[in-house]
Amino acid sequence: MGDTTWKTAAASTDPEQACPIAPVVDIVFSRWTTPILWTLNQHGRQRFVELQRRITTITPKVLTQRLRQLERDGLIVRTYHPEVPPRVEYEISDLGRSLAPLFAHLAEWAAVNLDKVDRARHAYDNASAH
Amino acid sequence: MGDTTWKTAAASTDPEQACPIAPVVDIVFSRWTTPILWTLNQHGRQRFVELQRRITTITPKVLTQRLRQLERDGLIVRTYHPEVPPRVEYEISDLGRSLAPLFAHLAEWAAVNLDKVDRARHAYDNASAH
DNA sequence: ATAGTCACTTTCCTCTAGGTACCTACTATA
DNA sequence: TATAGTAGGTACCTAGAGGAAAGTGACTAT
Repeated sequence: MGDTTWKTAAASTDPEQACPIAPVVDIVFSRWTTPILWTLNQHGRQRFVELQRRITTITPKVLTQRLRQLERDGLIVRTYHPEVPPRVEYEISDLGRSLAPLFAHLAEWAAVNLDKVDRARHAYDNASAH
Repeated sequence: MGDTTWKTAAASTDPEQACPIAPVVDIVFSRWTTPILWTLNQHGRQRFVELQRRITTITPKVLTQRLRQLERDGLIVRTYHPEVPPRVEYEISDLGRSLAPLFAHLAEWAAVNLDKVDRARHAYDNASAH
């Protein structure tokens, strides 16, 4: 009767209904945003080509797209120098830097547990093979 | 799921060249895996329909797919009871539970910084409108 | 005159996660 | 008789992320 444990929230598009971290996942964790944020945090201010050289498999189109998105979300800062050849520098913002401990936490989890996931996969595959 | 795309998924493409946490992102953070893990960690052992009711917008097909993937990765445990309406229970594994502090960390970041992202977006949109 | 640099942009294409809708076997209940 | 509940499976389709390759503009070095 007196319980209020249901969801009265707006019925927009929401996998986050039940999960408060879903929006963060959307903003920070995708195939390319995470590596970009990581290298920017690790190696400081960098130019477009430097990012391209470090994240070897990204294409220029996608790199531009992700950088724009991260800039719009306030996680990185873009500085354009109207020189000849043009020079653009990207650096992590204060907001972006606030993710650093989180990333460290994640890296630690990866170091400890990634092989467990691998073993679980092999066990599952072997079990379902028979 | 009838495909075999997951068998050789080990050394395909690698954005993780420069980023040690990319594999974790791939395993844990997607549109549906995160909410599933979250509610399983929050509300304990649950049946298929309970999960469906909590994560209101997920379809049964996708729920099955993500649950299978999480089971294969060793993050959740599936228990099948061959009764007469069939009963299946899902619970988080020890490996999955080891993500809990990380999720808490993420939730805290979200609570503090999500509105900053929102403001950054509005600022960006207003600036580029002119 | 040609080639190269930089930071993209554009066009076209593929691939896959996810969505829609319907189906299964079995039984308890109305 | 007919409906509902359970845990999915199957077939088909769409949207969006991402990949490949070429082009652009303004200049410089050879």
